[in-house]
Amino acid sequence: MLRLPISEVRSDLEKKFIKNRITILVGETGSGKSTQVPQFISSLNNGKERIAVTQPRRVAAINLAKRVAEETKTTLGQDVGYSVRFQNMSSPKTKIKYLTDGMLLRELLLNTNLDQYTTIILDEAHERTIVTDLLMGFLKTLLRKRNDLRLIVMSATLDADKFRRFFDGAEVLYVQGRRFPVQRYYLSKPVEDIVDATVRTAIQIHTGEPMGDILAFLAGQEDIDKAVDLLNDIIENLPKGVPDLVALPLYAALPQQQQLKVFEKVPGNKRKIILATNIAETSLTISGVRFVIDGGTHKVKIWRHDLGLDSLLTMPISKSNAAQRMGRAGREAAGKCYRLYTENDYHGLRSQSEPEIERCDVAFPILTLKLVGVTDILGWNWLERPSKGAILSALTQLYVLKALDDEGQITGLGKKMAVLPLPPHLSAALLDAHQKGISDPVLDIVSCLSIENLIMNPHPDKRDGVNEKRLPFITASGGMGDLIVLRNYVQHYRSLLSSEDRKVWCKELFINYRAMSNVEDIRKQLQIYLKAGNGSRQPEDSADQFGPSTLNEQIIQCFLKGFVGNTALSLPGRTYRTIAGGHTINIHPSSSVFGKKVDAIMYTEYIFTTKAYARNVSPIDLEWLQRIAPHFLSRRTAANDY
DNA sequence: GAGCACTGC
Repeated sequence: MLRLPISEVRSDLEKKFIKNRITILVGETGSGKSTQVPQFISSLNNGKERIAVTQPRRVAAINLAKRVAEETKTTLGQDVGYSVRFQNMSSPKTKIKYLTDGMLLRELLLNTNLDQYTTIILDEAHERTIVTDLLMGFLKTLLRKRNDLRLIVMSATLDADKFRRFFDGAEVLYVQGRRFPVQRYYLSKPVEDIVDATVRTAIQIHTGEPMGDILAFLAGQEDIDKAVDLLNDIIENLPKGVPDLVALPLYAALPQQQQLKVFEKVPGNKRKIILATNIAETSLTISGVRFVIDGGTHKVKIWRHDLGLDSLLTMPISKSNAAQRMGRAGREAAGKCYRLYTENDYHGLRSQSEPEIERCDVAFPILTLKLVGVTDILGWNWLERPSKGAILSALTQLYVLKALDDEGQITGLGKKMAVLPLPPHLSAALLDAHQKGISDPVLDIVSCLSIENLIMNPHPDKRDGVNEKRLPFITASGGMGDLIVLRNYVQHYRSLLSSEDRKVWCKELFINYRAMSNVEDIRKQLQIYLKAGNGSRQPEDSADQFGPSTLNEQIIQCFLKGFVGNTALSLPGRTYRTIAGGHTINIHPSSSVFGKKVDAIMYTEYIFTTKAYARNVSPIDLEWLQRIAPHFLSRRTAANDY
């Protein structure tokens, strides 16, 4: 296998590109493939090429477009541009367009031939996001239909063979990365307490190694906060003559302001140690890091389709994760990587992490396939086919939501659901609300549910104060549950007119201000899609239909249309029993319904961490359930008789 | 009486 720098690969790539319809390019980080390859292709064919380059993340798409526009000395948005959700910096004349993979999928749904492009480049294919996997399947078919279309799949080293086999033996090119050497160290025997081992290794580096920042990977917030506290105790008592050390946490749920601290230079003769989740593995790059401590684990969300349950578990990383983490020490100079596991354990790791499509709910991918007319779901071009059980469970969910009919064909409602940028359950709730003329409040709630880390967990010291500030909004919900509380937050936020007032209020309630402004963007977009797909409805036609129900009750009933499967009945004590599976479930203590006794609940999330928890909980009337989903209740009752 | 990784339309 010959590896050359990108400039030397150029003529070879161009030859292969002209000769073959599909090329696979394997390049390590720092090879420049993401910026150079599109420019090489663009220079061919008298500049007539129209190139789409996909990225799994928004920032990457935007930054790459900016860099290539600079390199080609063109104005961003003209020859070189980008397109991500809420931001389009491209024109019909754009020759090189960087977009998120989700954006290309959306374009594909509107124009299944992708006629606007002559070349598609799928970058970071090794990350195996659900959307990249789907695109590969669609493109394999499209290449047979459009013989003027070309595809380049770009990936990191380890799994090129998988892509080569999928694309019937396409040729593979290798590009050398530009990286500094990183010295690896393993433990001689395994440790029990990973937090303690991380702290000890950090201090050892700090007292024994030249300057340069340290990046330590731990699985989650809890371990990270613990490590930061331990380090702070030690730092206070550092002997004289040892330079100062600053410990900083980094995870996605941390307020933006605190996240930004890891990028700031610390004044004086100080060393930074950043304790991070896998957010620092691919999403964020911190300069100045010379030392990496790899705890060897990460948290993985796994969907149990047999239980309808997500579990979030700490698992060993893969070799590919370990390589990526190690590489973070060698971006600017030679570095060192301390793996807090034995060399033997390393050899026991799997080479790649399980692709997303194998461990997530596939209701959304399958609805997408149905929308473009795929009838044989099991026999489709899956790069990795989900298990039959997972597919069957997704089909059942879609049937219960009335997105599919008895024959498994997509319904009119299913088509509307598939084009909304929401998971199918939320689409179902929103479309029901629209039909009833009460989309406004449901839009508020659905938008909140589409955003991660909106309502944050305050540090235990500040918890009581924050809860006190939140209390009026919970009281105002009249015991109707968390969805109504969310709406109360949005309404209050919107009633504040200046952004300064909004910021202050968010800070008091420990609500993420940036996420909240995102909620407003999403709401606007959903409203546009709703009107385009369904015509506008007037609220007044809802009055008769609902008789004496209050608006809040009507809102919950809309959600029940999407979440009939997420309901549970009261058991003695604090627990509930799920109607669908008969499993024991607890209300999460962060819920406004926690500690209250109600007959039945509906929840939008069912997740196992230390216990099985229901999150975003609303009390429901059993009568609503009987009216909305009699078939669901009777089917379950019958099944429970066996 | 918890405390949850990361993305994306």
